[in-house]
Amino acid sequence: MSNAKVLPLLEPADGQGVAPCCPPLTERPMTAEEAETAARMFKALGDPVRLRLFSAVASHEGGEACVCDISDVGVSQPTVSHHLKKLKEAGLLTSERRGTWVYYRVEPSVLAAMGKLLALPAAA
Amino acid sequence: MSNAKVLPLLEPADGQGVAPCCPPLTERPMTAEEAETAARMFKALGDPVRLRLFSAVASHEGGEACVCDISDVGVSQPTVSHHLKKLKEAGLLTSERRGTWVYYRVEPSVLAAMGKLLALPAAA
DNA sequence: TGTCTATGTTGACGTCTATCGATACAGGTG
DNA sequence: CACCTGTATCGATAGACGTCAACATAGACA
Repeated sequence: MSNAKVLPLLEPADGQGVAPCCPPLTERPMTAEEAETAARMFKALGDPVRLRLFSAVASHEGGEACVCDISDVGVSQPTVSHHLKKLKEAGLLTSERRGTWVYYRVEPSVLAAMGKLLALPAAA
Repeated sequence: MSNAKVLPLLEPADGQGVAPCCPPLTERPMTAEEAETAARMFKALGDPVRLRLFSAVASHEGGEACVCDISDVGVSQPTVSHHLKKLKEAGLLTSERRGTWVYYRVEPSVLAAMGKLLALPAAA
């Protein structure tokens, strides 16, 4: 396994590319299931170390980075690995081994889905 | 105290209305301080119960709701109160007592700031 | 094959957190 | 004033989480 079990944040898509898991937070009260799903994404970004790791990958050229490029966040190597795994399980990152190094890249559609969740209703 | 100590998510504002705490995640790697601040917001939405409470307030007419309107999320009353407090501490909600009831309302500028954090670089 | 580097996994430990019942506080009503 | 309702706080408890050192695994290279 590698990218095997990831959160089903995006439906099979209705023809477009980005199908958010849930309607905007301001549209209607979320159901328990929707909240469960969406909370997993927010929770994944709710740790400073993970947020820095994610930002490092997201801002790296090509939207992808080797672990060696981003692991300077002040915690041990196992901890970095642990957090990257969490981000992967949340569906925010995918990973791929290429020779000696492992590269992580952002899942842009998931990022977009989260953005939509926070969308304001026109001019709030 | 009531709305006393809230996160400084928004600078005093440079004349506009919405000054996000940090640049978009994809712009450059976040600093430790930026990550600390932003992670608090995400963490606040990283719990299913809080997410439902927040969504209930945000989607309620006028962007404001009495606790009695939204407290049907399957947990006890003290737990609801606890989560609303957390959301307030994160700067996502403000509260005001009007007679018998306490009303919570969303802080639209903070919501916008979070949305900007997740903004994609043009057409990703 | 053996060894070196890069990354992931395991197990343990301390801290944080979600939850509850009991209780306190605030405001309305009588 | 006493009493009732709505909301917040307190204290306790169980479970989740972040972190590390030790170890395991994967690939490169000699």
